[in-house]
Amino acid sequence: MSKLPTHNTNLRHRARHSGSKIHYSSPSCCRGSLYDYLATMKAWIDYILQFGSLSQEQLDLISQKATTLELRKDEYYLQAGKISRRFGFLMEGIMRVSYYNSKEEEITKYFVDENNIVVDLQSFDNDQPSAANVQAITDCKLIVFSKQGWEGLLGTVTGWDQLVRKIISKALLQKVERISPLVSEDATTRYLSFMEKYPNMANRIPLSYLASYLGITQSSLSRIRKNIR
Amino acid sequence: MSKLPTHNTNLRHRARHSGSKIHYSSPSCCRGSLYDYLATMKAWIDYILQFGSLSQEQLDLISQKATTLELRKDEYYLQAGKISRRFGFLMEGIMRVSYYNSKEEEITKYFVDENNIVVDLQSFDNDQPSAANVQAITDCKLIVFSKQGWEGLLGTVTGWDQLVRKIISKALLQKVERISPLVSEDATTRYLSFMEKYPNMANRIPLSYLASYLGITQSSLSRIRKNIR
DNA sequence: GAAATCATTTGCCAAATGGCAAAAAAGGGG
DNA sequence: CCCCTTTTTTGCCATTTGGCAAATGATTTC
Repeated sequence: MSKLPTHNTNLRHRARHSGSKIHYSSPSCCRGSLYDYLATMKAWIDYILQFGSLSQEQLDLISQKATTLELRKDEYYLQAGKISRRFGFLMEGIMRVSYYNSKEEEITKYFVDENNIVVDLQSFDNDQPSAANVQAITDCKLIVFSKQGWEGLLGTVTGWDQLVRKIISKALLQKVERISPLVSEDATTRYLSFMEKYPNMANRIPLSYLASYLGITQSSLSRIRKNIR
Repeated sequence: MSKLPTHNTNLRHRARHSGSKIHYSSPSCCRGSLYDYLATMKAWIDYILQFGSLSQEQLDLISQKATTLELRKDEYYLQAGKISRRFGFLMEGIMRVSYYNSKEEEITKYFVDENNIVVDLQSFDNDQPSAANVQAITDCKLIVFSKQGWEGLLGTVTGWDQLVRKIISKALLQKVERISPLVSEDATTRYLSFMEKYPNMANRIPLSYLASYLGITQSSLSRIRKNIR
């Protein structure tokens, strides 16, 4: 549908696990570390607490499995064909998930913004090669769990499985709800409702990515913007 | 996008829980009942066994919570605005899930075919009114669990939560994978790949429903079909 | 099996979107 | 501040899709 101009898609995966920046220890520890912990993990903790209540001990167990990861604009978090054994949570920035359609055009499947999970479940759950790329559109900060660490929580945190089920089903339902109107609404409506629902993403996403997400070419999107003015 | 002709959409919900047709008892029971059990539940049992192994006792516990439900063509299984506390599994037939877009056109969000679950998770999990209609396109046979029965299994079947997580995440991932190409491919490609992937649905779905699923009008779909011939 | 109803196709023309290339605008680095 | 690169807009025209209404085909009902 849309042919995209080449972007500065640096495929070298310069990202590295930037050594855990979590200096948190148990509550008995000194105050400074607790502050760091709260600062680093607060959004994540708030996020999971939506889905069920957890004791401080359980939150500790979970946090101890987390590492942080920083990506610079245009860096890839995951490349199609590779198996991803990481479960991520996006603290800052915007990422996009893309794949290649039948015309070899790179299509933006969806965007991920702050305080949402970033994971290729097909790959993570079944150790299958990913069908999609995941790329930072802006500089990003994530919290990342290894598959081992994530699954280890099954044994140590009671109700973890139920919590994970809720997290995942909310995230996947959200994807379906976001994509569905892209099929049934006209292009102008699609653009306007994107701007309305995600105003803070709008300014940070290159139009070429947005156009492919909306299912139109970049020039069509540009013309739509003109007509609206 | 597409304006649909009016269908014979009988809104009276003639469907009724047709009194459990499951005559199954524990394996120590007479042979006839066991046959009934196998015949009625086999597809369902096979389905859940994909996601983890279960003992005969666990399968019994699960089966005892199931009822069967038959719907005739055009009957509604769920109507938008109502809260759905049922978890279904489609044994025979095809259903469609639809909603109203911003132009009040009824859009087919997706089809459900044999051996797949039928549930509005948003409604089921959170007791919220459903945003979608679910309607039988052909005569249908389902297995249905009440929310109470379904959740009761949490206490009696070890690992039930994990199994449910896998069932749900597979079903939701499938939805996303099916919808995504509807945004990125041209209409002819969308139609052709639908025919290729779901040949046995093709003959059983009215074109108007298929057109709205594909994001085009019925007349456009008709013209596309003509061009292919 | 004739009438009525429903589903699909088609004609005609308008509107929306695509393809390509060039121009304009915006941004980044020295 | 200027040059270079990237991003966005625009012009021109072809192609696709939509809207509407009528015609055709299929199915049901009595």
